[in-house]
This record gives sequence, C-alpha cells and structure tokens, in this order.
Amino acid sequence: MSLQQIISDKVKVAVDKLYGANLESVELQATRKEFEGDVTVVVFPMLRVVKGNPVQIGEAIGAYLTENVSEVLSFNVVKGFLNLVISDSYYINFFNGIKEDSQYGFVTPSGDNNSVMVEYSSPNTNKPLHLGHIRNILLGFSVAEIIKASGKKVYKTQIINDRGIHICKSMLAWKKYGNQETPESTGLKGDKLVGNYYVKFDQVYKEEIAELIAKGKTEDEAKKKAPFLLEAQEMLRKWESGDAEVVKLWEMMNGWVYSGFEQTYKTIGVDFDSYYYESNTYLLGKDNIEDGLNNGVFFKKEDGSVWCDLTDEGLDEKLVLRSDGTAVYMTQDIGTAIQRSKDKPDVGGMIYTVGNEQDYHFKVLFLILKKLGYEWAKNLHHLSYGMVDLPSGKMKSREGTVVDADDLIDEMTKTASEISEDLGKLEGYTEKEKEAVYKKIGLGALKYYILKVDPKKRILFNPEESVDFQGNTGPFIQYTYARIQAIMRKANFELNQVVVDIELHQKEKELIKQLELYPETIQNAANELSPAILANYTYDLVKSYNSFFQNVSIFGADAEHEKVFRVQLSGLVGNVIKSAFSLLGIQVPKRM
RNA sequence: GGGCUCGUAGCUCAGCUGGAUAGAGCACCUCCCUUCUAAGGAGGCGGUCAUAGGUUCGAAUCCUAUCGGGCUCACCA
Repeated sequence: MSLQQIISDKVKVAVDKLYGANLESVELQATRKEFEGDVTVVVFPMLRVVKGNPVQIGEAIGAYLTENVSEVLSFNVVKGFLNLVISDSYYINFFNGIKEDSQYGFVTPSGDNNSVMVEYSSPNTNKPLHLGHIRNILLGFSVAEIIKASGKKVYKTQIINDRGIHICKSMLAWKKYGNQETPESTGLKGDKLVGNYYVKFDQVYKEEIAELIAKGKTEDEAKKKAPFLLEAQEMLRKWESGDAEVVKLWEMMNGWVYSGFEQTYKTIGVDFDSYYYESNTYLLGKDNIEDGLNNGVFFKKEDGSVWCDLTDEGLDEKLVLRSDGTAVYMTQDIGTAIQRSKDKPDVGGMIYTVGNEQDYHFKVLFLILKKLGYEWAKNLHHLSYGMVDLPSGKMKSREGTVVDADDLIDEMTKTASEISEDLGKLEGYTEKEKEAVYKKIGLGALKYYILKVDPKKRILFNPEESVDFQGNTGPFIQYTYARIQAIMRKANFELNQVVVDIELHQKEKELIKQLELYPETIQNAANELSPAILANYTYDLVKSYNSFFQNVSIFGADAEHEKVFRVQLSGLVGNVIKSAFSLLGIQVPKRM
C-alpha cells in the first residue's frame, strides 16, 4: 500500500471519528519546500462535509494522525494546509523494498485484448526524412515504449505512402535526367538520390510553367498543362494499370528509398514490428465502402461518388469514394484500420502518430469506423503533435527549406565530440569507443530536445542556434548517469546489504520521494501519450541527485553503513535514469 | 466565415483531475574544483500567467467574450 493510500484512508477515519462525517476523497500534495513536512493534506475541500475553521480541523486531524499512524511523526498547519512530517524509517523501508528491483516502475503485460498498435513514421517514398519526421519517429517510438512499460503489449507499425502522383514525379525526373544513376554509382543514400529527383521535377515543372505563361497562358492553365506534369499523370495511370516497365522502375526506386530509411531508423535506434504499404491497402477500403452503402452509413450521389453524412455530428459530408470509383485517402485508412484489426485480433487500441494538421481527418475517420459498427473504433487515438517550424516558416521539401534528418544527427554528434574532446574525460577509450559515446550524446541531446516538449505544442527550431548541452538537456542527464557510474566503480565494498538504522539527510529524503513517483509517472505518461511527462520527471530526479551529490559527501560519510546507503541510493537513481531514458529511446554512457 | 488548437520571465519550456508567496533551463551578475566527473552546485536579477468579465472559500488551471499565432474545412495525401 502506498503512503498516499495509507494517509488518505486514515484521514477518512479521522474525520469519521472526530466529526462523524463521511469524506469521499482526500486531497494530498507534496509539501512545498518552504514549509516543514513531506505530505500535505488540503483541508478546504472537507469544509463541505465538516463545518468549522479549517485551521482547527487541520490541527485535530494532524493530532489524530500523529497519534495513530506510525508513518506520521509530527505535523503543522498553515492556513488550511495540514503538513505531515513522515518518518525516515518509512522512506528507508520503501527504498529497501525497491532497490533490488530491476524492473522498478514497470508493469508486466498481462491478459488478453490488452495490446495496442502504435503507428508512426509513415513517410512518403519520394524524399528523405527531415526534422518533422524525426519528431514523429521519436514520439511514436517513445509512446510505444512507455505503453509497453505501463503494462500493455505493443505492436509498432507504419503505413508507407508509396503510391501516387508525387512518387511518379521523382520517377519521371530520374528516368529523364538520371542517366541511370544508382545509389552505388553515386555513393548517395537511396532516399537522398530519389529526393534529388523530386526536387529536379519541381525545377523543370516550374520552368515549363514560366514558359507557358510567357506564351500567354494563365497561371492556372499553365500549372495544369505543363507537359512534365501531364507526363507524370500518364505514368500514374500506367502504374495503376500495372504497366510492367513503370512497376519495375517503381520497385527499384522504392527499394533505394527503403534501404535509405532503414539506415536512418537504425541510426536513430527505432524499429517496427510490421509494415503496411499504401500500394496494398488503397484498394482495401473499397469493400468496406460497399458494406457501408448497404447498411446506410454511406450514400451515393448521382455522379456515382460515395459520401458519409456527418452533419448530425456537426461536421460536413465527407467523400469516401470518387465518382470514377477510385480510392481517396479516407478510403484507404478505413481499409487499413480494418485490416489491422483482422491481422491482430487481440488489439484493443490503435494509436496514430500524425501531425495536428490532420486532426480533422482522424476525427472523421474514427467517426466513420464507429458508424460502420466496429467495437474497437472507440479505442482509436490520434497522437496529434505540433509541427516543427523554422524561423523562416514551414519546412518544404520542394523548396529545399528542410533540416535533413541525417545531417542533423551528424551535426549533433560532431558538436558532442568537440565538447567531449575539450573536456578530455574519455582517456583510455579507443577511437571506436569514443565515437560510440559521441553518438549517444549527440542523439541524446537531439531526442531530449524534442521529447521534452509537450507533443501538442509546436516546436520552433532554429538551426542557427545549436541545441543546448547544458541545463535541461539530454547530455545533462546522461552526464549525471556517468557521474553515478564513477561512484559505483569506486565503491569497493559489499553493496548487497540492507541498511536500516540511519538518519536521512534532507537531500536523501528528497531523492527517495522523487524515486517513489516513478511508477505513477510512467502510467501518467502512458495515459497522456506524452513522453514529455517522463522527460520532465527525469530532469527533476537528476536535479535532486546533483544537489545531493554536490552537498553531501558519499565516501566521506561518518559511518560505514551510511556510506553503503548513499552508494546504494546513487545506484538506484542511476538505474531509474537509465530506465526512464530507455523509454525515451535515449542511451546513457558509462563515462563522458 | 465555421471548426480545432495554442498564448506563462528577454529566449526555450514545467505547472497533475482548481489550492499556499507561479517554477526550471538558457542569457546576464556573484560565489564554489588541494575532497566522489564543474556537461555540475549555491545564490541574485527577471512575471499584471494575452485582455476583460464570470463561477468558487480559492483560478495560470473551469466558463464566456475579445485580441493575437498556428492548423483545418479538396473527387491532394
């Protein structure tokens, strides 16, 4: 039973005994630093059932708790706040109970229908990954890990946007201007090579538009009639009809992109359990549309297009099938969702990691699936996150105003290595070992920088200002971990013992209180789908530790068992840092 | 125009289902490495929580309106 539960229960008993009143809930909070105490009971809400002066009520309850609850040592009342001082022995016992638990804070998955599918990344296959994708990838991966830790089975998946006119654009440009270039012949990563031709298409297209306008066409006409675009549209038609040559080109170039992506995923350190391809799923939804038509969820207009009427829900009518019978974005998403629930019947929920520009789309998608009668539709969540913008505005691939994912990671690693070389704390490491540390730090800085922000808020990224390595940052937390490891290396005595009889230093008590919060923080982060909650928790823990570290001498403790306790405490803090960071997808170095 | 969302220190962000004098980091200013890793610690400066009303014993938090930023309302994805 947790301390909060104990106190909560006893307060209820106290109120019953003292006033004969029945309290439904008790409001507790951590005592503010400026007051004496550890846990605070807020008296005000009780005034609804107990009439009287809040200070007097607080005094009475405080006296009762001090008398009857062994954990409560003493109390004081400030205004309507009853501050309780909790005994050291409670915290010491608590610490001893968790210090050997390598899975502390994690809940092991149990039961059926308790799994969740998390979709993230889901890129287009015509251009390289950029900073926006990085946020998506980090968020999706981290949320998946957090949900796993909170006690559910998780399937990581993505949908690969591998068809459509935009894919044909890069294919066409390569065919015309590519001179049979390959990743091997150019030494370029596959996604980079293909991305270059996507940009190339846009250049040529724009030139053509300018020419047509010079010849007297209107801008609109020119945009629609540019030969290069017409050619791309022709290519799309060929692809859809299964033209062997086009399909072959498509397969080859997509293959390049996939291997490029895989390389980046590997660098970032994320993985997937399954892949869904739009080229497979875009047809899937059509059958379901037919079902929906039959049971009145959808209706057909005169031109043959199929719609869903959502005006009852305060939304518009939404197209689900074009008049020519082809699928739209919505069609495919309906199909994919249904397919996934068939592939993994135990899935109790799905989480879509997609930017907030698609809030409306997902609102509609979930509604339609509900209308179609799928029980699981109520468990669909859109993990909607804010865009990553540059000071100049939105990133646009075609205009080259993107921060490339690979470049950014390289830069971060380089910065990490410069700082690290400067400090020179990695003596004795081989070059290879050093490189590994630099990469951990560089990636750690980038990942933490992005994940510490509430997902729904947008991020303004200024490439001119480098990502910080000090303060509330990944490297600061990694550094604290490395610092703890130095302590652990130096401790040459038996740590496998239970220390009981000590008086806690204020800083030690604070640390244990902080550690106590870890399990509920994981649950909270899982419920909110927010790695930021976990990141900020870790930061607070680390700040407490550094304050302890700087103000309390570990090896200079007065008594031997105190020394042991402090090392044990440091060890557990290190484990929790490592554990929490693993949920953010960030590694920690032993030295730095 | 309709809908959604955000607005907290010069900058970047916390602030749990309403609770004590609104907290961190960066930047700026003082101190602290003959002692466990100074990517650190101790302290200072800095806020009318966009604005105006309302609900409440109590509001950054809830409600309404206004202002400002973003997104969205395609037979694009």
